[in-house]
Amino acid sequence: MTSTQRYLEMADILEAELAHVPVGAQVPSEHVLAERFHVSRPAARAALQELERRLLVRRVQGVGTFRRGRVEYVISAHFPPSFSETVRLAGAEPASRLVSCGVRRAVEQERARLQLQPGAAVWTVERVFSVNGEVAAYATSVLPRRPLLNLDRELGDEVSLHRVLRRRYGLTVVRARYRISLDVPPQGIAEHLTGGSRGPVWLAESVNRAAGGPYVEYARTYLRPDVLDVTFEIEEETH
Amino acid sequence: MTSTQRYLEMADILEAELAHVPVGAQVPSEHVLAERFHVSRPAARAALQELERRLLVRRVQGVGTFRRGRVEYVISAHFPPSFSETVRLAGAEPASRLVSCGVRRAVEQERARLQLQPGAAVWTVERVFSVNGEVAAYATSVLPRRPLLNLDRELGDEVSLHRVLRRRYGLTVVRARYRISLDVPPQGIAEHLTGGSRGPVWLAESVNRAAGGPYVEYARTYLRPDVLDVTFEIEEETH
DNA sequence: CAGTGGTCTAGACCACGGG
DNA sequence: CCGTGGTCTAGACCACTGG
Repeated sequence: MTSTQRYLEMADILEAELAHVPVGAQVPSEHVLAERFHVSRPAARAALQELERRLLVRRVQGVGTFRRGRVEYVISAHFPPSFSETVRLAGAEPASRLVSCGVRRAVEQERARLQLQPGAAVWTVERVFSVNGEVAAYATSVLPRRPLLNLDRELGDEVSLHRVLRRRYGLTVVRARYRISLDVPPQGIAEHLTGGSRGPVWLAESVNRAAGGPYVEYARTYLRPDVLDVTFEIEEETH
Repeated sequence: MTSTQRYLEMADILEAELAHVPVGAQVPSEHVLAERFHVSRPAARAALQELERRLLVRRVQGVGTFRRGRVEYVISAHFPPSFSETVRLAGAEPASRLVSCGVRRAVEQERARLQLQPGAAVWTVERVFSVNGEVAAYATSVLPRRPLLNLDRELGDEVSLHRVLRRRYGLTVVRARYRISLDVPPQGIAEHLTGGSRGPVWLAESVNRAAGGPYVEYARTYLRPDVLDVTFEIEEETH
């Protein structure tokens, strides 16, 4: 048996209809749906919000409600540790914007992860990543300052931090440790990532090293689950 | 600057107050909060729903709103592939309930993953897992029928499928492949897992083998992110 | 400017759970 | 039974976006 609640019944009907709607197409507005189903606007609104919770639509104030499609984002040993390359593999268009880049002393946690001396200085690089024009991720990278003098100047407008490390410093970055969980981002990051709204999002933490060398990056990346269909996989080694 | 919206301002105030509230304690009701903040009940309700989205509280119809705490659930190569053991490691009390156990022919996807002959028969075992009395996960296990005759009888009231495999069939189960993503569960599973509400939840897929032997299990497990603080981690091998 | 979604009011009735 | 949260109405005003 189906829902006895009106707005869930509406959501189920609309979900079935949405199966044939192409990604990006506009969905009827709250006002139109209220008229069609003979309910008040708050009830129609609840139905659209339910569809948003099911990751089927995207809502933008002042513009409308649209069919959503998620972009596949696969994390595994076989893929390089780069946002841009991972997104391009799914056939989508990545973009990135530098939020800040500066130097400060490493805190205890960062020293431990990067195996630095007490009092060591580190770069902190904050970036926002987008996919097809929509904000999808927010990353904080911490890198030792020592072998990477002038990183801020070398970065410039470059989209890819790892490309700079490879081309300017001769470092090929590989994953050493990786962990992923689901967390509610702090307010400052939620503002960049979701416009202030704070639901749970992916939190990926990775410690990367130069191939055959020392640790060079500790990164914390928040990823929006409604935009990115993240899959994280491991396989046993074939002996 | 803080929120200009009343309900978000309330949520921020309540979030700060909740920091000192023990897990499980009751939170003021919608009615009480509406009075305290001089707003209508829908506005007070919106504030509590915002706290629920931030995973800070748990709401139960007819009972009340309570401070929530998540149980740590770590998935890695170092931990055994067992729900019960993983939960107990975090100091919480696991429970499980058998929903169904039967035999049918394997579908294409299952045949490929378990490396079975065309037309092979498989067991399907469906279970609900709880933590501290709250539903936390729903698992579907598919196992080859051939070496596991009478699995239904052997299972009985046993909580742990893997314990049965070890004690009755002499099989120690280890992970071969594991992948995790975030998905909206189908309606039938959402009913068991969240009482019908359909937001995104963890979906863990694992292919397990008998130590040094053939594949014995393909499992699809849905896990509630509000109940379980799932962390999935990999480390490079130390050579 | 018109149309969208975001917030809010002041009520109403219902479903549920516990005493 | 009462109090809880869940649903719903019929309006209102606002913020935002686009033409």
